[in-house]
Amino acid sequence: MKPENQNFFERVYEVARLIPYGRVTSYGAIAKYLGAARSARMVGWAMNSSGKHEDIQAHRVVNRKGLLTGKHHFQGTNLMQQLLESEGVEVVDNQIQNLEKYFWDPAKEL
DNA sequence: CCTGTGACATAAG
DNA sequence: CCTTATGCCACAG
Repeated sequence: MKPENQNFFERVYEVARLIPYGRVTSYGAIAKYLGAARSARMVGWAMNSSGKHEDIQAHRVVNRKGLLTGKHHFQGTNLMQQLLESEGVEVVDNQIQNLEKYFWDPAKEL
């Protein structure tokens, strides 16, 4: 069979696309789902290359605290927050409120 | 092969 | 909760 997406990056992108509307997840959760729980940093780095993958919902991926750490990599300053709020996620000071309520764990849901 | 790097995570103080 | 330090690991050059 074809190697499909053995590339770590490709896997990250795929999971990112699977994030449901109005939900968020953490880099560590994705990394864990990919079998590389200690490669959470790679997940974020992979997103950095997501420029070729426009379908990726990078704004739904945050760090463990629910903090929009990657928002600095977005176009605007508050674009990421706007997108999340638009989906019904309460975001204050670049941090998601009631994170547990919106959190979506791929390893758990999938 | 070796070095640098990075949108994190965890531990320690 | 804060800051600081360390680990971690896949990829680029």
